[in-house]
Amino acid sequence: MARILITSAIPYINGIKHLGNLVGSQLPADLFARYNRARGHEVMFICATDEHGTPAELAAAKAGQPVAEYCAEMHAVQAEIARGFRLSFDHFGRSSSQRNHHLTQAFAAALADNGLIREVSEKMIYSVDDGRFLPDRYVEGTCPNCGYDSARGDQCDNCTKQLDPTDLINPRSTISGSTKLELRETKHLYLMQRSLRDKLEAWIDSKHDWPLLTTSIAKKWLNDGDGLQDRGITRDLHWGIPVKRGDQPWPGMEGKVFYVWFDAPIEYIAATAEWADANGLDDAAWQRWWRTDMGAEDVTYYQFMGKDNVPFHTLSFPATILGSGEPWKLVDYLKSFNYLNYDGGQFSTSRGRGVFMDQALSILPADYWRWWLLSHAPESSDAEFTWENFQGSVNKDLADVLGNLVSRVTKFATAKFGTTVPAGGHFGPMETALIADLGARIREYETLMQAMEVRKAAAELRAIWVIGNEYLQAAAPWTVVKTDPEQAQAMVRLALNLIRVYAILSQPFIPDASATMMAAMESDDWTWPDDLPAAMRVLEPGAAFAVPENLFRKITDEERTDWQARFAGVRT
RNA sequence: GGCUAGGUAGCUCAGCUGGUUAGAGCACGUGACUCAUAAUCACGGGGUCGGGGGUUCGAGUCCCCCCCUCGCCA
Repeated sequence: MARILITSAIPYINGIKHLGNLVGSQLPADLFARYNRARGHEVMFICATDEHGTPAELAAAKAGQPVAEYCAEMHAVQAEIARGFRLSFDHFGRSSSQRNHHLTQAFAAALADNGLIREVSEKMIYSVDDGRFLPDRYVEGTCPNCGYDSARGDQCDNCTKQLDPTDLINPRSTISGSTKLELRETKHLYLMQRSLRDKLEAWIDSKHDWPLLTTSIAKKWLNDGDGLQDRGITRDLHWGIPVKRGDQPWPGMEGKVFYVWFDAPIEYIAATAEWADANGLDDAAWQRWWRTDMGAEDVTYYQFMGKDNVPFHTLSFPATILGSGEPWKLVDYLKSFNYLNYDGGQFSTSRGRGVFMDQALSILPADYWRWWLLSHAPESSDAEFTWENFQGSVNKDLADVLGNLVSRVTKFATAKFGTTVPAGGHFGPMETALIADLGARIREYETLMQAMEVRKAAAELRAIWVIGNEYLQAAAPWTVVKTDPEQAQAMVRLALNLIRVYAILSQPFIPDASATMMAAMESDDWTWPDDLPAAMRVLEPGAAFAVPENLFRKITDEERTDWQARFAGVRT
């Protein structure tokens, strides 16, 4: 039994995520977590909300709420939706937790003790009316280059020229519109990543099995231009983790908070501590997942994320870990995803284009989305969601291939032999061949799942469903029953057992349907079929079973066109 | 402008270090079957692998140039 630590990139607190966000991190992480649990491994699956930073402050202000209250509410909303998608987090934490406060402050102290923090004085834009310093992109004005009147302080959207906020003509705050802006001197802490560059490179170089996408992004940041740059880890904001050196004040840093990208990945660790707290466990319970001096040396750590998150997970967070000099667990394998496009364009949170997680669940149950998203996961390149494809996949794969299989078997069995597993006959050559074929396919499925080849694993699972139909078609118990009812009973017995095994194999992808299948077989034996011939005899003659409702319904053409129109435009 | 990844059947995608007539699923056509959610199973048609050069006995698969998407960076 292995110990497996899995983290999904933590979604930002501001608003509900779309399906592209879901399939890029949380959903494949859940698939992997469920699979490893099913194989009997000890799994810790962690996610959280990323709650700090200016966007959260602004969203709260817009909602007319204190930011802490807003975050608490949105966390509850996201947690509920995650449950709706059956995301099986062991804990869904919050980066604003006290655990994260303390850990982040402790990391900063360790980095400072190791001489890896320096103070930098710089002039930044201060908005008098807003009573706050403004991040570059919250300053707008006229572009000195092209004259565009809504250029942002970091870049002009019209001519794409890189700007400094001080370059802008007639600058104003995008928060209030105020033009009472001035340059003020402020002091910030910088993490001296340059000093850690060689250590980081050696670590990256030791990862030979990582995808090219991952390592090439990391190498780029390490080597491009002047190489890896030191990074500011504090901000002049109110909402965030107060800058402290451990539990001591940090002179000159009063009223400042840590930068959101500094504290967010630390939340992976903090959320595990939150898990221990929530379950009444002591510190050792979470430390054995994260501290290699406290039991984590046999843990394998997998991270899941979209490609935009890769630099932070290959460089910034490891710099924090390595720089601390403490024995924290570093990631062993990093699975990154490309983007999911929506109907010929991009998903857009700001424009409300595409399907958002709450809307998806209001249309169809989780399994439908899980199946489509996972079987089309954007692994090797960006992928494309279209309603036609979604309808086709759901109707064919789920309703016709799997759902109908369960239906035809249970209904035929009930009609001919009643609602108990029939006892007659013995498994013959056809049944033996099916079991051999199925066994080989299960081994292949395991290989693909372990390798996190999500799409290929889905295709293999589908092929596993198909051989059930092939067998039935060839065996034709509805014909055999007329001349050799004993043999037909053996066929039905095999088919019923097949349903139970399919429930186990399918559970990582479609947990609800799997539960329905298992319940219909009136079993709760979820043991992975390492010994398939034995697994195909678990449902014994005389055992009761039921005919379940149809596992999946079909998406009609009317629904498809209706949804297509509904999600094309602006979210209301 | 630099960099990454792509551009393969109508659609969504596989094709590791170059090697028999380029694959899968869907869609389409024909047949079989009738237990089942007009389901299933079998067979079949369909691609000069973005364009142009080159290396090689042989290239979708390597090299060069160009075009087009997506993203990251500056």
